[in-house]
Amino acid sequence: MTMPRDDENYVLDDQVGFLLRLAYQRHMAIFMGRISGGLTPTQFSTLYRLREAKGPISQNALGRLVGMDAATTKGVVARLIARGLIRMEKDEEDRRRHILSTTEEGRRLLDEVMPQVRGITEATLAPLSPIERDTLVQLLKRLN
Amino acid sequence: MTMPRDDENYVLDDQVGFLLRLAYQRHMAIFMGRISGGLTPTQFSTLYRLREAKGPISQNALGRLVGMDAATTKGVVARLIARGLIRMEKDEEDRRRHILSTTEEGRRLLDEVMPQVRGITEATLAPLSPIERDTLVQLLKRLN
DNA sequence: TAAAATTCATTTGCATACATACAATTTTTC
DNA sequence: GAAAAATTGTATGTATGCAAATGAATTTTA
Repeated sequence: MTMPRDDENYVLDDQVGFLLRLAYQRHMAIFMGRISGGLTPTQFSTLYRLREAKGPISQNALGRLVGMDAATTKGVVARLIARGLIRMEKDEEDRRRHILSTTEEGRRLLDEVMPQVRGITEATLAPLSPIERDTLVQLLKRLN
Repeated sequence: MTMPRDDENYVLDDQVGFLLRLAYQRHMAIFMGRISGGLTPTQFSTLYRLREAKGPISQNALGRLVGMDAATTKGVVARLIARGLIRMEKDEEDRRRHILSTTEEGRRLLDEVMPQVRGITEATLAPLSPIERDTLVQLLKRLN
């Protein structure tokens, strides 16, 4: 007599985690194929949020708005600075902080890229009907 | 007269790509917090698929079953071998191939981990009702 | 005010994930 | 049967992501 394995009813292809990974991979492929300027999804989100913030904002605070931890944020910010899309200054009020802002070049790229980004969302959701798209977005928001 | 920016109606928090990234991050955090043996989601999927395959299977073929490209698969397989969870032999039929199989240790860990993995899916979907969970899974499957 | 806790940023190490290029080997095609 | 095409695995470089440790500066608390 051997114990039956605990695999009954377990179908990997039906697991949210597995599906989320594949869905995000597909979205990334669509994103990188349609965006100009070589922005990654994370870099776009970071740049967008920074312009959206309008006022001065620290590196870590910006990272939180995008859902990145401090270590990840550091790398993303460094690459955006290296491309001349954002700028960093020291905060004299709080000398731990690095204040970030978009550059003219960064805002120009953002303007150029917005229509593409809309198309990317469209393409990602293409397999679904309008109602289904809305349902998926609402459910994903509830998940976070 | 300046051109109005193309930001009307664009809300980053409503974009599938952004939400998919956050949802998968949350899932990974839940996964790593509940799994024993330090398996990552990808490593678990790979190990699970390999046992599921039963017959001999090449490295690249296994990677495709899990949704990884060849380069990623190489790293995942190397780490699973290093932990003694899977084994690699040369295929004499096709000398390009590396045939993979699970070890006793790998199957033992898989058995140990299955109940935890069920709990992880539960925890990830916790904010949703049973019907909503099913809807989300179905929509994600359609997206791939 | 001094000590403790918190916050901000950095660094290191590890683990996906993709693009690209490459060598070795099979398979297909002519 | 030889050339062309495809497949398998490897290597390198880039980009998220997290954990954990560190140092510097600020805020809270005793």
